[in-house]
Amino acid sequence: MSSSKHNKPKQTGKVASISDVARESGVSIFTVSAVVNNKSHVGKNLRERVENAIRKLNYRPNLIARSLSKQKTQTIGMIVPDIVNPFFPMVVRGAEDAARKQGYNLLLCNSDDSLPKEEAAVELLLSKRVDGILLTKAAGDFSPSLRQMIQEVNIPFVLVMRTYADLTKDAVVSDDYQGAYEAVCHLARSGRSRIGLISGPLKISNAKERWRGFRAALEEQNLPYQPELVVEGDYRIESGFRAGHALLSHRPDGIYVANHLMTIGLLQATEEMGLRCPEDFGLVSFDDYPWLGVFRPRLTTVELPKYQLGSEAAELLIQRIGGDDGKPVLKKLLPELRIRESCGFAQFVSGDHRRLKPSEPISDSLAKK
Amino acid sequence: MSSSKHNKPKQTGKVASISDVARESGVSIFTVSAVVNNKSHVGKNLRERVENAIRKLNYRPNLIARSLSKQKTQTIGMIVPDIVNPFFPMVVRGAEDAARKQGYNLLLCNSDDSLPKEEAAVELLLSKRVDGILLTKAAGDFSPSLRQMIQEVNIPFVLVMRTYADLTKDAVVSDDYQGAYEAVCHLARSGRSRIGLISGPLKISNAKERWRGFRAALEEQNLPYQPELVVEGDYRIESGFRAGHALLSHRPDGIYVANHLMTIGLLQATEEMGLRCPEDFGLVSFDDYPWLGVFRPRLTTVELPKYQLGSEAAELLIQRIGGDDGKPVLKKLLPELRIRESCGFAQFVSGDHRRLKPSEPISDSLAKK
DNA sequence: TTGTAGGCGTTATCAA
DNA sequence: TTGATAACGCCTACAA
Repeated sequence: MSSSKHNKPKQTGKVASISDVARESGVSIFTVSAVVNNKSHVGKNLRERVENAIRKLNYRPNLIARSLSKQKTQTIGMIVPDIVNPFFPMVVRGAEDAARKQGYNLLLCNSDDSLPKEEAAVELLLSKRVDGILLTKAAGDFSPSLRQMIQEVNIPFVLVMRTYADLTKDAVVSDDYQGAYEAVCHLARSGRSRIGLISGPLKISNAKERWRGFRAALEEQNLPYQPELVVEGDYRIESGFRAGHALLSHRPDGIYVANHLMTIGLLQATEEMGLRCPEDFGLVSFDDYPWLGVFRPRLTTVELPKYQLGSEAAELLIQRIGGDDGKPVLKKLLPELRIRESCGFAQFVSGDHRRLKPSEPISDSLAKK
Repeated sequence: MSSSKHNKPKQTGKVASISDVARESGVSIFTVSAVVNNKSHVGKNLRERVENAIRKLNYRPNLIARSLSKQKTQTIGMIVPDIVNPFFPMVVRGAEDAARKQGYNLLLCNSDDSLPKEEAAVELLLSKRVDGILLTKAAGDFSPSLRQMIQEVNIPFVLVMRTYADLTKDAVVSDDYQGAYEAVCHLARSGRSRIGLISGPLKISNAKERWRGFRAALEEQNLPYQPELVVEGDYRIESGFRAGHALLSHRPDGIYVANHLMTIGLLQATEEMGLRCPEDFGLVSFDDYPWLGVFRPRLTTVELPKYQLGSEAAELLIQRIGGDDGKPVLKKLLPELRIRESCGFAQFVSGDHRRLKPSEPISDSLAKK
């Protein structure tokens, strides 16, 4: 059944290569390649012979070789702080789906928000010759070496969730200022006046933006900014816990927490201190998840379009990879306030300085039906 | 400043290759290679020259080329149903850490528990010539083609979380039988006698195991197995919701749910039906997450060692890649019952047919301090 | 210790 | 329409 001439008989145990197929079907490598990539015009006769050989030998093109030859890997690198942070899986999934749709794969790295790990990850991705990188920058500056790497290498980067003023690059982020602003306004409209903030690391752009939104809302609502009611965490549970203890001791009647993990920490602290939400303080969190709708307290929260964040970032990146070198784009996706029960019933105080429009929700709705 | 002889002057805009470095430092490619892989004995003098050139040119080894040459990619493929299912990030992270520690990277794919997507993913990974694959098998059989792929290709596979009787392969799973058994015993010991089950797809090994554990516990506790109290879901929220409606209409006084996502669905149904947990029924869930400790009801649940599942699977896989071809290994990791409040106070019924040992927890503890 | 040359599996450029 | 043949960047016997 096998072919007639064996120049180099196929080694057993090894997977078939293109030349094996060529030999088997008695044509040139070129022809096989043409068939595999269904190029223009290969004689119907030859094509069939080749296809049979492919099936017979169970041939599968070696993408590594192809990458080397084409100088393109069809792979995009993605660096996130930690895939275990429930925020990121959805972002990654969005990116993966968008990438795959265009024939790209994702190589994922975790930086743990550590500069050295981040640099190592970029280094690795560059060595693997990914065609572009999706980066959620770790807190802190670019090290000079990282900065150099990014500038010398001519593959596109797009920043995800976090911008970085210094480096004018493409970025896809959520409108964090707006999100925080709405969160705090909602708190105020529910009658809270001593409003605290558990912030992310102020070195991170979105934490800064959320902090700005917080301040702006306070001002807008004629509420004073009280430094002792603002504490900076690092977006992790433990820091939310510590921040909660610190903050709660000042008895705020409303708290806006800048992400979900820190909210968990805060709730742990709340429990320990014998306090309750929303009875003792109203709470607006950031990020929404399916479980927040079923457990108590039902968190009022600002949802970020996680999936889109990932997919749009990937699309933009691939566009860049494709050669588009228009000027840097900053996409800001809109957040969405989801009102549930963690601010309690309406404690509406009249006075239009709060800028309440009639149609605006003024409190959480406890009853859903 | 540049070197003296230019055989092929380095193209501007292109990244440096090993031959650029060789030219720049006036040595052979071999020497550069030796330096890069810090091989044995390269003259200190030359080594320094080479290292300078590397720095100057910003040289970074091309891992693609290396992979092609060595016929190893140092990459392992991992296929999970959906990274957005909160169960998997931790597993993936465990695998990633273990892999990286040994110089491997992870290429991640989502199968959405769909057979065609799964097959496409395997196909892709094989084409990318990964050195091994970590597979959480999608529900359902191996298609003949997939089966053939796995058998013909001689790279190792290790199954994660789900075994597959037909194919004797390595696998790392949790002891699901045991976990379910403990869950249901706890329910019974809290005084529940009409115990229902919301199961995963019975085509999936771990769902089957959990179902077996459920039955065994019932028997052990002298409780009848009532078919109308068992409903099969697909591990997703929506199915938990539907299952909840179906199950709750039969008024069980205890429910064991086989994963977290379905528990969320169940809780939604509970809400809709105006029921409450643990007042109306005791609940034991599967999988634990940080947020389960802070929201109400505080779920009593069986935690699986997610991180270890991933890391041990990766380690086993890498061992196989390394050439170990001992007989297939099945690692079963122990689950851990975490008692919180979703089964209510003790409703202890005396009678040692329940096999209560004095030291055993007999109910949830409501007060933590 | 250092260099040379062939090979890894594809694609791509020229001829035929 | 097909076929040689040279890259692609690196590793590795085998020589020197």
